[in-house]
Parts: sequence; structure tokens; C-alpha cells
Amino acid sequence: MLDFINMTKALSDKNRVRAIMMLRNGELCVCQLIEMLGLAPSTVSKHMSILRQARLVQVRKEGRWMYYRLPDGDAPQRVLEAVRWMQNSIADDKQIVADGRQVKRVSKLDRDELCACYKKG
Amino acid sequence: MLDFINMTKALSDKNRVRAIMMLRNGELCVCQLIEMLGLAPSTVSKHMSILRQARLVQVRKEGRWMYYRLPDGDAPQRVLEAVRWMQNSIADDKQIVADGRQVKRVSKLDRDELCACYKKG
DNA sequence: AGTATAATTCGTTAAATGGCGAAGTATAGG
DNA sequence: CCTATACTTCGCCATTTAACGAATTATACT
Repeated sequence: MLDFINMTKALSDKNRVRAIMMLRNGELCVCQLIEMLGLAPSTVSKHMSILRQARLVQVRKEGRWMYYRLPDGDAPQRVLEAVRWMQNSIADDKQIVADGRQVKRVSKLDRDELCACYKKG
Repeated sequence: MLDFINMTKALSDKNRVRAIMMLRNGELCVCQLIEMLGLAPSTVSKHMSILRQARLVQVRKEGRWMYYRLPDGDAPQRVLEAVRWMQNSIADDKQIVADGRQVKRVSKLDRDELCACYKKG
């Protein structure tokens, strides 16, 4: 039950839902999520930590960068079903579609240039 | 998006999840839900109102009684999928199983006797 | 070593949420 | 009518939550 509630709680925030949907086409580093969500680094970090605790995302560390991605096959069935259900439910949402374009834009940027997000404040 | 968030918010409370699961085998009146959840009438009413707004339950009025039930086929696809997903995810949960027994017990009671829940305080 | 950078943790604040009891609404029955 | 009953709405309180900036950790580069 607790696992289930943790999952639904994690899915009940707009910015967390946006973050998960942004990962549809592959992993992203926190810096890229900060840029696209338009939130403070600490806020995004917290959101991703909540998603990770609910097992809705997985993480990989590479040097100074943390790359988040959707769960693969080894994740619990109920998690995989949740992600699939969410994608079917809101793929057509205006904000989600716009975010999809953002992902394309941001993915093209050079990483050093991109991580200027801290400077841009 | 708002519809989706309303749904996940509605599903992110333990007592609301219990209430939905209690409806698996047919409709129940508020009085029965109050008895089984062990919460104040006003609290249960609020929970059911939230579930109804998320379209996760439907309601039928009969005299002084309000009967809540799971959504039927005319509900949005994403709602039906949510309910199915939830049922698969937590049907085995200890609390949910115990609640199932409660539903059987309470359904056998005479309604007048049952609705003494208000008196029992 | 010493600085810069990516991300997280901590502390605080404003808003949302779940709980209750009191008051209100609506229906059944004397 | 008038009371009783089933439920809802309202107002309040305690707890949780999302947001931020400051401080901290960890890694890379010189």
C-alpha cells in the first residue's frame, strides 16, 4: 500500500509529471531538466529524488553529472504499468507536447553551454 | 493535464484508495463507508467528493441515501485504466484484504442498524 | 593544493491537505 | 408541520508539501 501511495503521490505534481514525460526519448541530466522546467536546481533535485524513491525513474552517475531515465524492465510491474498509463493519458497534453519540443532543442545544445543554466539564474 | 493530476491526487490518499477498493463488488452508501473507514461523516463525504470530481466514482441518490460505485463503461478511458491499474497493484495488500472482509460483514447488516454509526460516534 | 562546477541537503516560508465538529440541506415518517 | 435521519458544507487546526537560497558534497581541471 505504501509503495502504491508513494507512487501516486509522486505522480500528483505537475512538474514531476512533466519531468517523467521529458525522459520518454532517453536520459537527461539534471541540468537539462532545470533548464526546461524553469525551477531552481534544489527544487528539481528534490523532485527527482521523490521520483526515484517511488522507483519511477532510475539514475546513473557520470563524473559530475547525474543522468535520469525511465525505469527498464527490471522495475516492478506496477511501476512500468504506471508509466505506460501516464503516457497514454497525457501524451496529447499541450504542455507535454511543448515540452517534447523543448527536449529536442535542449538535446542539441552543447553541454557546457547548456549548464550555464546556473549562471543565467 | 489537470484531469490527470486531479486523478493522481485523488489516488494519493490511503483512505480514498481504501474507499475505491471497497466498491469493487458493488455500490455502498456513505454510511457503510463511514463505518468501515472509521472516519467522521464530514471527512468521508469530502473524500467521496474528491473521488467524484476525479470521476473515479459515480453516485446515485435514493431517498436519504447516497450510493457510490465504481465508474462504468461510459467513463473516460484513462479513468477505467486507473481503476484497473490500482486494483492490480494493491489487491493483495493486507489492509485491502481486511477491508474486503469488512465489506462482507457490513453488507449483511440491516441498514437501519448499520446507520447507527452516527449514534455510536 | 586550490578553484570551478553539478548536484544534493538543509532551513525557512507560503500554500495545500486531511481531520474534526457545528451548522446547513434534503428527504422520510409521524 | 415537526422531528429524525443521511449526508454535505463550512470554519478551524495540525501536518504536509513545493518552492527558494545558502551551505555542503563530490568530481574535474589546473
